[in-house]
Amino acid sequence: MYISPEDRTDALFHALADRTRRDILRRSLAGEHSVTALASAYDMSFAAVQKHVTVLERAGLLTKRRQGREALARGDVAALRSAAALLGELEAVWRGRIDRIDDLLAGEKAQGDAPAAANQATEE
Amino acid sequence: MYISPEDRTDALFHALADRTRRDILRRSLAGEHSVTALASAYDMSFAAVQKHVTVLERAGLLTKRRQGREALARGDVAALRSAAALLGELEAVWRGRIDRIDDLLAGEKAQGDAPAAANQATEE
DNA sequence: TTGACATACAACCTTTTGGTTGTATATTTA
DNA sequence: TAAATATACAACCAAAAGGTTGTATGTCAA
Repeated sequence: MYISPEDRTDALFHALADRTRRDILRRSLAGEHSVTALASAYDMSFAAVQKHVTVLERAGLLTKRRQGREALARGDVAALRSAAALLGELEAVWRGRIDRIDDLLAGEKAQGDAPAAANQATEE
Repeated sequence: MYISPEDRTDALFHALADRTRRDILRRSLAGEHSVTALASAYDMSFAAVQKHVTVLERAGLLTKRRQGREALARGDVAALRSAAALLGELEAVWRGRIDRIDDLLAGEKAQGDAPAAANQATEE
């Protein structure tokens, strides 16, 4: 089934919003690890770690590969970069450099919002 | 009271993991808006929007300034950049360029984790 | 000095999250 | 083949999230 960009962004940042998951992601970015190997590093059940891996997987931050009886997880740097790109878009809004600002500003219902672009391009 | 770096990271990404909050942040990065002005843009109660603003505020992503009876919210680009920096650290782990990798890899309990650094620096 | 406006916040409700244990199934290995 | 290993997943639970309404309080305008 289809997943909207907003849904994927929700999933991305949600996946990153937990320290255990960030740590799992770090390890998986450094190299492949089986779920059991990952689980051994944390003070929680295997099933709990498995769920964290699933959350990361559904956010696209890691992929699993079957090898025999174990599932090897590896981080996907592309997803990481797309998260960074999203932050970059927000910073671009701050800079006021965006001209498709109306698209980004939830084009739907922009009622009663006069004030905009009150930033001067300080620093950098 | 003190808030650990991990707690702040949790708060940062958690704040970013909701589309309404991302939209509020976008508007606040583009310019100052009163909470009421922000609330008028969404199909939910004022109180709900107010809560979202509080979440963003506690994550450091925006600040509020009192002017008369209204509270003007403005996005803080520094927090946005610190989020980007965190993603950058993760990407650095992927690149294998990090030498303080042992610090980043949750130095505490690293039991039974042999495999690491299985990535070749592809692309770029 | 009353209203109207803008905010703050408590109390409450439902859904999601993050954890648990238990069970099932596939793959090794003895 | 039997036991051990690795994973998957269901069922359950407490706490947190995201929403609601209601109430209190400060500020502005008649």
